[in-house]
Amino acid sequence: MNATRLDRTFAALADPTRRAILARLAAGEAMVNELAKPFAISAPAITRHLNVLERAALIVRERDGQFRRCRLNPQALQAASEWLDFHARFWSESFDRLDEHLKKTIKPRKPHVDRKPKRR
Amino acid sequence: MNATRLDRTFAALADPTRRAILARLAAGEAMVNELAKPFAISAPAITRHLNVLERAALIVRERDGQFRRCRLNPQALQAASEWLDFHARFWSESFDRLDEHLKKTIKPRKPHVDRKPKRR
DNA sequence: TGAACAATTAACATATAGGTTAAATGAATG
DNA sequence: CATTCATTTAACCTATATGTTAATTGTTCA
Repeated sequence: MNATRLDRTFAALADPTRRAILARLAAGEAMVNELAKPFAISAPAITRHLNVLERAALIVRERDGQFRRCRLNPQALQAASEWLDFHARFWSESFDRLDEHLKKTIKPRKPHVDRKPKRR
Repeated sequence: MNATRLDRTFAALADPTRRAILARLAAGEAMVNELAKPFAISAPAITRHLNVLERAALIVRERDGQFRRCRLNPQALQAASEWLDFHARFWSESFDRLDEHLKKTIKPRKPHVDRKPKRR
């Protein structure tokens, strides 16, 4: 409960329909109408997906007469992109360290006997 | 249903507990035991989170005697990172194009009358 | 103004997520 | 070999996600 911005961003990106909608919007703004076209789901289902994207601040909607115009919020990917970039880099460094460590200490097979027995 | 790799990656990253586990693992491999420590949730709940991370290929688990050692799969962030990088870049270009377009055409207020009436 | 269209909300069904406690499994050890 | 510890599985609960159809809202225009 009480999801953060990053939570909502990643959750929004976890659905292929929503990623496809975003990909379409990257080519330019569009009406709900047109966004719905490629998908075999009902209009209310599309509205829900757009709500999710909007709550994640990934898109902005504005009324244009009878229609509703959707466009990307280009800043929204920032946080998620930074999280991933940082970790992608950090992880490989971490892996390199491990790799080096393994090369130095060839299978020490330390059996973790460093536990204190519990008195009772 | 039938989630793709990217679906699973983003879904796994959408939970703060799991991101914290990943952040811990970036500092080096750890036993389930230790991963669980910072969290006020039960051991089975941790196991479930680890299952999610493993299904998303973000971590690898291997038995080490009584324990189970967890470590990152550094390649796993690749796909998600690429998706985000690509779109983050593409989006801002898209935004620039829109911006330029708006500067050229100062509020045309085109009312979208290009619809064909449906005969019946 | 009323029919038609765009989009949303309401009400509902079902699946999945994420948590719990209790029981089971597998390894270490006195 | 019986006990303890680490971890998982089983069974269950509740909230949320994602879809549906029917009804509602707001806009256009003949």
